[in-house]
Amino acid sequence: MLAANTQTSNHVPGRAAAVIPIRPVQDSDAPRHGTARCSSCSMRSICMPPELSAEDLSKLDTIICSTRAVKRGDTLYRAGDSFKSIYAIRAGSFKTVVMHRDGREHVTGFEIAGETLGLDGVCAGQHNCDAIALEDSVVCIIPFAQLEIICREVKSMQHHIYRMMSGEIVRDSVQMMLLGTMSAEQRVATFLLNLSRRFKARGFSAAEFHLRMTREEIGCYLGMKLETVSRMFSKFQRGHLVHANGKTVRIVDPEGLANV
Amino acid sequence: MLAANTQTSNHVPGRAAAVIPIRPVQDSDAPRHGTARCSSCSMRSICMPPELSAEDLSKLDTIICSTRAVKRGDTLYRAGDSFKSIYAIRAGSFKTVVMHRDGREHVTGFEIAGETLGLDGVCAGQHNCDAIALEDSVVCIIPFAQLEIICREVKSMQHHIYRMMSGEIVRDSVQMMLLGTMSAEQRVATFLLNLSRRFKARGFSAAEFHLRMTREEIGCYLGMKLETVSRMFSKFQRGHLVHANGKTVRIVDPEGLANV
DNA sequence: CGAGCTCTTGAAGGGGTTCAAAATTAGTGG
DNA sequence: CCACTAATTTTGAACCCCTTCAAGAGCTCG
Repeated sequence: MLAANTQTSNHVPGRAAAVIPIRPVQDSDAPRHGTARCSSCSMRSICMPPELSAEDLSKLDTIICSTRAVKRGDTLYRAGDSFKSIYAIRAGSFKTVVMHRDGREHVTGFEIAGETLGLDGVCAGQHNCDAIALEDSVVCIIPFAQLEIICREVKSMQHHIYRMMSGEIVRDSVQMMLLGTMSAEQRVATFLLNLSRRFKARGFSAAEFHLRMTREEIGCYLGMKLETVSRMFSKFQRGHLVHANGKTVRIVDPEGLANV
Repeated sequence: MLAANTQTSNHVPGRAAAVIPIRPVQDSDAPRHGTARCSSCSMRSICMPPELSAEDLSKLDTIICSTRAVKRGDTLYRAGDSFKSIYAIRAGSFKTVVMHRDGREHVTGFEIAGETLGLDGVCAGQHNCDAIALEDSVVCIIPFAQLEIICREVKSMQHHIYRMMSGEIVRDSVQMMLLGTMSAEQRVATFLLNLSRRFKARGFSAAEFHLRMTREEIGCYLGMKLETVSRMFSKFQRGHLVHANGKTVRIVDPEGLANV
């Protein structure tokens, strides 16, 4: 058995046995892992502005000094947790889930390496959703109060944070359009092409990749039932647009997929 | 006849006659109207942080020095327009519309007095949606580059902008949940209660108000057809939850509406 | 290997759409 | 101020896409 929960001990002992999932205030941002260095990080070109000087980078290194490992299925943070940091995904992937008071869940996004998590928490000082690892993952912890200080000193960092947040707003509006106007077939096609594009931007294959989420999670993200997701995969397979074998997906005809 | 288009001349002459709606780069933020003053504005408590000093306010007054009137149906900005400013709605209301390449439209939001427009443009340096006035409206023009300078000097302003953007992200995730998981009936109920809450926060009646948008625009916002919106209004009327007479709405039973 | 998820596929049912037409409201010009 | 036209809203009826329910196959991980 793996040494679970040594690094991801944001679950208080005994929590799993509690009937009602209380959300205790946690000191979950204590360093859990080795040192992180933006100045030598391979993800920097993806998650930081390009025009930083060596001096700017060393400022960053003084605040982003720790990472945290999150095991598959564990939460990085939960809705209601007090907001202190944002997180850059160094390896792995996550889903973010909002829950309605009646228990209904909705997946608001899937995030992969090089993307950030937690900006929703700035508004109310507490997180608005659960962030759950889809596989064993590692994040860089970026204390937001200290980031704000750097942003007052380094203009390009300031602008970068504004752009990151604005980018999230733009992506959300695209997703609202998808949920509001597209057929199930178009939603799944758009989803696959979007993942493909993001993998490609990180140097992975745009054509073939491994889905880390279940059909149910995809459905919950796209506003449909898991059976419908499965039917659309099968339909694309019959139409020679996509070859899907369980969680391994190969996009055969991207043009065709974009035109469904 | 009113002196139309003297203040809202962001449409280049002859544009209406063009077959293809070209989007020219516009100098649309030249002052169009009298002077604005945050220091004496009645909306300040809604759109600015509360803890600003007199000195901070005078800094704001130096950059927010002009307003712009937008007539009903005219655009404040269009998707593709280069991004220079954000806008605080001083009076009136707007809808924001994103368009898919196939011509499909989706209304991403309705904004009323005290709310802001344009933050989606920071990301790519150009606006991502059209902002269209639902009635004759007035906005304060806030040049973003100058706002960034103030945010490096005034900590509370910096944090305020981060919170505004984060708030938009949170609202978007609520809307995605609505579009992804709720029935038509629940969507319309949620929409009415949301409007009610926002009117109340501005000192208007929470129970009775006037809708500035059509059933079609509501449907386009909520991911359903205008006929369905109309049927839900009728259903609420029969259930004595809402009294709707055209665009005048009176919420009779807010509790009941919240529990549909 | 085997228990429990996950995925696929079929068949029936329902919520929302589509099409159509009438009623009401808003806007315009005489 | 009223008549007239266009736009918006309401309501009905038929249809369809997606959901629901069910069962079996496949995969994964301890």
